[in-house]
Amino acid sequence: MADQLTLGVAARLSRYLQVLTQAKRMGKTSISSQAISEYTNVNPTQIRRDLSGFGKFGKRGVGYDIDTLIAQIRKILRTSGQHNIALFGSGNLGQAIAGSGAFADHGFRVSAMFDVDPDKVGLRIGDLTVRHYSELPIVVENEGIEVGVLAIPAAAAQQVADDLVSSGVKIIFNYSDALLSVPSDVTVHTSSPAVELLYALYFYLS
Amino acid sequence: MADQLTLGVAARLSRYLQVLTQAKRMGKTSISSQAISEYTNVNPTQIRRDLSGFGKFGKRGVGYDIDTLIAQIRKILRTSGQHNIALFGSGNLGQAIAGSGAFADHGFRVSAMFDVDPDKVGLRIGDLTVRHYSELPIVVENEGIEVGVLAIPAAAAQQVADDLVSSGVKIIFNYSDALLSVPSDVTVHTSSPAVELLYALYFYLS
DNA sequence: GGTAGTTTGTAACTTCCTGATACAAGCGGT
DNA sequence: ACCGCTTGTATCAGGAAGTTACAAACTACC
Repeated sequence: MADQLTLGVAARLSRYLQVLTQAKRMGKTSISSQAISEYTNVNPTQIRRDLSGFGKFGKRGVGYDIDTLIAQIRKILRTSGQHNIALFGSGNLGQAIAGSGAFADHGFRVSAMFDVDPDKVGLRIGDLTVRHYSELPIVVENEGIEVGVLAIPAAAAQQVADDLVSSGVKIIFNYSDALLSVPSDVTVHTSSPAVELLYALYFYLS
Repeated sequence: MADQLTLGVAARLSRYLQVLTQAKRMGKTSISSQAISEYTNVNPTQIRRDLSGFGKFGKRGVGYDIDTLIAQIRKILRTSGQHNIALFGSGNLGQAIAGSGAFADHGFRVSAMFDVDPDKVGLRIGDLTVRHYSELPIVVENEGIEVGVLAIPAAAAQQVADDLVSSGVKIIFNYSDALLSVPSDVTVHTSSPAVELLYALYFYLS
């Protein structure tokens, strides 16, 4: 399937989605392009142009209904519905991710959690039981895992990435600071909060 | 001070920095624009153009020395040296952040860690002692805190943001899913891994 | 010492994304 | 009925980024 959206549009729609989800959580039901602009630093006109390309979602004089707009953007991004993710590592970070609503709010379900430490295997975290790493292939198959999230030390990351690729997973979210090598049809997204901070700091110092 | 770099250039330099730091950690000492391109999806010519605007950092036929390039980019971004950050919340996420080298590798020092729970205050995490939240103003003053990192529930986030602003902190890194209101001279960066995943998923599905 | 293969630094050209500006149409409240 | 607000949309200008091309410099190998 050919890309319909450019990188820029998809990136901005994602940011709108973030703000909309937060606003919804704060109890708001409606929001204007002006308000979205303040939280995203995207020009209000640009926001309306991005959205109007796909339909007329707003009400003049009022703004956009948040629930409607969230649903519409998820439809545009073709990411409606549930997506299953597998979480690797049950340390502090793994538990924090499993316990937060961060993923659940956007349609991601943490369907499995793995560790290699025998002391951790069998542990219940929320409503999940930590499974042994060796079960990876069968779980990916049975649970329909689309995304692997790596909350493990850098030294172990490449091995897990390789095994995920072998099992057919095409999207990896990497919280370690390893530089992962994967086939070109696999997407790796590495979280690096410090680099994002440096970016913010640059504009603050300016 | 006027901005010298455009948003795009600063964003790309930050990404190069991320890859360079990872590559360095993997034991590499040198890297080509072609290799950086594979990890950032930025055109090699664009990378060379970005860098050549500030000096001749590479060696023809060889590539870029990683240590040198990291130092140069940090200089361009004017974020060399140490920056002090304060961490709020000593739960799983707070402990994960405090324990990871993610920030330290980029010149950020977690100088203080706060919690409101009396059971947590006094706890030693790594080489930090959890302090009570009421000490916030004095710590910001004494330790020269530039950044506040919020690893706390959404319900508490706005209050902490307000207090940080009152104490003069201008950069807030928000791990909660609260939508924070701050004065226009304060930068809020909210982490939302799920939205980044949706973005990645869109391009995978295409 | 010479030669082939890399890779940087840089120029020229083209495409198209983004910001700026403007305004009619529609909605809500007074 | 009127006024204010906000969307949806058009137009225009500026500039950012991709593409292509190539000389210069470095390494390694013969």
